[in-house]
Amino acid sequence: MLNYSSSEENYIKTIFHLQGEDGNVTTNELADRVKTKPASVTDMMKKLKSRKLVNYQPYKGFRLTPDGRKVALGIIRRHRLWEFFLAEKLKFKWDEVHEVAEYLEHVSSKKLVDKLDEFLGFPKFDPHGDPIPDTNGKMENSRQVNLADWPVNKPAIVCQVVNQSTALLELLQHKKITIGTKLEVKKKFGYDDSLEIRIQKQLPVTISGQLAQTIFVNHG
Amino acid sequence: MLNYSSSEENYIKTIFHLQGEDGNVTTNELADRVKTKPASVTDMMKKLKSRKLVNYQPYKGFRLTPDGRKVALGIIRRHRLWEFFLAEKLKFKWDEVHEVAEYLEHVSSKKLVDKLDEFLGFPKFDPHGDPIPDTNGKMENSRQVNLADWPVNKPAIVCQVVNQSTALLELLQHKKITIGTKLEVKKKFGYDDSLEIRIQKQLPVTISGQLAQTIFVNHG
DNA sequence: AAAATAATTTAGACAAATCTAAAAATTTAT
DNA sequence: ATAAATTTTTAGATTTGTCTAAATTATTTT
Repeated sequence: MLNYSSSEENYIKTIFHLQGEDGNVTTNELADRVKTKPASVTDMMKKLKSRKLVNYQPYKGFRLTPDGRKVALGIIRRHRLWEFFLAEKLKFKWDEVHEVAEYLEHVSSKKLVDKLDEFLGFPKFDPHGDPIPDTNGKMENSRQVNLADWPVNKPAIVCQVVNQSTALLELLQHKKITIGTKLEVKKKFGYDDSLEIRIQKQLPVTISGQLAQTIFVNHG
Repeated sequence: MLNYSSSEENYIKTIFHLQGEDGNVTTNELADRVKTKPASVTDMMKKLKSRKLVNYQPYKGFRLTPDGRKVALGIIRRHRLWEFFLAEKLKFKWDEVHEVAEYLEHVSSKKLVDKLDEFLGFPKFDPHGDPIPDTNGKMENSRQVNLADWPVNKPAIVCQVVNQSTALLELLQHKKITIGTKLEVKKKFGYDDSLEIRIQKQLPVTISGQLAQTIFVNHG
């Protein structure tokens, strides 16, 4: 696998996140996300097309090629492994890991990344609950369902929390909810969308609809 | 502290290593070390001078300013901490850590570095035995004496091994010598410069003068 | 001390990644 | 279906770090 500049990697990674299952990415969208101007995006797309990492027809938007997808998964793997390392080993808070991982992800030594993975015990999810691709780019497709949409009495494992504000973090800590917490929704109150949940064998607690919307779970 | 590009950092770091206690660094010397051309060095020196990191008079060579020295110590701190991490935690071999650390050293988040330091237990020496600067740039001045010059019957701790070839590594492993090994020189043979040493309470072993010259020790 | 040699700097160019302003293509609205 | 608005691309400049070739300064030799 060849080596790409930090800048190229940022574009590739961002295209991966923006293009869903299908659907093309547009110039303005991407310019917004990588914090640059549309003209710069066009320039970069020409380059990435010439490297056969994106399919790109002027004015038509773009998608990653299979090769581009592989590169993207490699970058995402590095990013999420470093996030895991920062949170788990260096005791960074959830809302602090992303920024630093943005830099570490561009150190692309395969040996480093694979040894880091091993050192961390081959984690499947990063501290936000996003799945971590393995060496071959495979990862949990992790049907992560919003806790607000989770059915009653079905075992769940917390695997992701979006929007890591300090206030949210505090609340989660108080409710004893963290990545990996096993719980069940016991009751749903339509009036204010609040939920009653039970964490393992403990007494049920109530959480607000707003809080529930920040929590994603897997079937546990 | 401001942020510097990887390229600037490589120059700063290299000047630090080349300028001893006194003495100026010359353009050719530096060009050699950073693997570039003398003209490029001149360009960079103008820039670093304008940032007040080096003292530089055309044709006269250059030295780091006190500010430049601080920056250099920060880079060296990061480099050596990552080397320690790679060797200690990820089980890289001694001769593999340097290359990867060359990339990691440019990730300059202070929080990251200080937390890494803490995670590693505030190590004083990197895997090659070079002292690691602390947050304030202070480090062991580590009177590292060549084992060939060490007096007989004085306790020593191995703290550095230079020139990490695979062959050397193999030999050291066989003799059970590694960073931290406690030993004493029992006899010196002037004829071929070989030494008889005793590692802790074990039986004395003989090592060649050539090998002894690659080993540096502290008083233990 | 002048000539030869070596080291360093200047001048001008180039590639990567970005930008602004203007032009072209596409989409939306009438 | 044309006009208006939006999106995207092109053209030309800028910055950083590099290069080659030529000019300049310093050092060494004779």
